[in-house]
Amino acid sequence: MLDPQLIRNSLDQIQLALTKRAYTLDVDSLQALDTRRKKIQVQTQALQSERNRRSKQIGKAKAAGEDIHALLDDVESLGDKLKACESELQTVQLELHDILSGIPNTPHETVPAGQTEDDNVEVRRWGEPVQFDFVPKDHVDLGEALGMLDFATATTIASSRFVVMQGAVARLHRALIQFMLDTHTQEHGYTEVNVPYLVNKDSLFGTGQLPKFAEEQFYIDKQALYLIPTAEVPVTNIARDKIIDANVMPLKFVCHTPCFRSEAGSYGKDTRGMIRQHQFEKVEMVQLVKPENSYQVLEQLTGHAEAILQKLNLPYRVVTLCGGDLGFSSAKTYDLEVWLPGQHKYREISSCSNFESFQARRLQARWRNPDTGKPELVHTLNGSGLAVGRTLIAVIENYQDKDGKIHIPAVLQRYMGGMDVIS
RNA sequence: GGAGAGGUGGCUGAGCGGUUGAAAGCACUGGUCUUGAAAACCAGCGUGCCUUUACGGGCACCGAGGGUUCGAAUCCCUCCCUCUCCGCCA
Repeated sequence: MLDPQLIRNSLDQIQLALTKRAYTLDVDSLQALDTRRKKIQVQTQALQSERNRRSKQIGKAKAAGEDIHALLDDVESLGDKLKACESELQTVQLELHDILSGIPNTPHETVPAGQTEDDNVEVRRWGEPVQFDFVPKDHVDLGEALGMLDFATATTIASSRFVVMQGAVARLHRALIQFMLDTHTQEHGYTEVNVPYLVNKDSLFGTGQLPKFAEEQFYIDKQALYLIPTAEVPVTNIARDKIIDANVMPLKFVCHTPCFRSEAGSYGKDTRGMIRQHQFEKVEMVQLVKPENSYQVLEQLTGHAEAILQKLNLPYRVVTLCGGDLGFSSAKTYDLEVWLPGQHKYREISSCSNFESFQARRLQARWRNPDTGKPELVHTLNGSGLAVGRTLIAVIENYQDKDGKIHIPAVLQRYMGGMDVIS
C-alpha cells in the first residue's frame, strides 16, 4: 500500500511514477472520493464530539441529583444524524481502502521503462555457457532415462505439473537445500527459520498477494487457510503488527519451504518438465531493514543469491526488471537467470526485490527510530536463494555428459555422501 | 472433540455503566544530587486519524465484529485466540 499522505498531497507524482508500469491511476475519482471522505469525517467527528459533551453533562447532572429529562430530550435528535454519518463514513473509508490496496507500488527511479520481459535490462553476466561436443539433453530426458524423474506417475497421484523424484536425484534435490541454507546462515549472516505452510488472509494481504491475486493461490475453504505461494509470506509476516528494536536490525531470515501455485492463466506455458510446477521448493531470504539502507541491502541480497550460483559454477545473468514486468508490491527487482543448455536459454532462478515500505504499511511492521523516538515503517526485501527445483534442473542440464550421467558439483558432494556422479 | 478460565498500554496488572486513554509497578527519556556511576527524588512517556501557519483542539482504539444505552474497557450476541483438565492423535 502506498502512503495515503502521498496520495493526498502528491497524487500527480504518483500517477507519473505508475505510468512506468503501465498502470493508469484514476486520479479524478480518487480525489473526489477522498474529498467526500474528508467532509463526512469532519462532520461525523463534530457530531461525536457533541454527543460526548452532552453525555458527560448528563453524567454530572445525575451525580449531582439534578433532573436530567431536559438534557435527554436535547440529545435525542443527535442520534439518527450521527448514525447516518457514521455508516456513510464507514462505507466511504472501505471503498477508499479497497482502491488503495489495489494500487501497485511505485517503481524506483532506477527502474527502466518498458512493457514486457523483453524490455528488462541486463546488468551483468557471470560464467560461460558450457560448449558440449554432443547435443545436450534437457532435464526431462536425462531424468527419465536415469529413472529418477517421473512426471507420469505424479500425474496419476495428483495432476499435471507435479513430479516424483527418486534415488540420487531426490537426494541431490535435498543436498541443494542443505547447501543453500548452510551458505546463507554461515557465510551471509541469516537466521534460519521454519514457518507455517498454511497462512491466513491477513498474511497474504500483508505481502500483497491479496486481494488482487487470489486466483494464484491454493485455498483450503474449510479452515480458511491458503497454501503459501512462497516463504516470503509467512516469513515477512513474522514482523506483522510489531515494533522492532533498532539494535536488532537488520532482521535477516532464510527459510526453506515448499511453494504452491495454481498457475492459473499459464496453461500453455512451460508444460514440459519441472520448470513450472504446482509445488516446488525454494530457499528464501527475507530482510527487514532501516529505510535508509534498503537499496544497499538489495545489492547485497542479490549478491547472496548469486553466490549460490557461483559456488555451483552455473552461468547466469542479472537483469533489472522493467516497470511493466515488476511485481505488484515491488519497487525494484533483479532477476537472476541461469543458463539451461536443454533450452539454450537463460531462465529465471531467483528474484530479488525491495518493497520499500509497501508491504510494511500493509503489515504495520515498524521499528522505533532512535532519532525521532517514533515507530516508523521498516523496509522489506526478499530474494530466492534459490528456487530449488530450477536449480536442480540447472545442475542436471549443465553437468550432464555424453552418456547421460550427471556429475555432481564439488560443493554438493559432501551432502551426497561423497558421490561425484549420478548414473 | 468435551469441561472450565481468560484476552486491558513496551511488560506486569487494576478497573466491571458516567468527569477513565485508562490506577499502580517495571521499563524508557529528561532533570536534581554525585568527581563519575548507582540509589533517591522531580517531571515526562501509547497508536492512528481529522483540524490548525503555529500554539492548540477534536475523533477513534482496552482480542475482532455487531447490539443495548444519552453515555460501554465495563452489559448482551457472534467469531478468533491463549491457558488448564479430559479424550484422540503424529
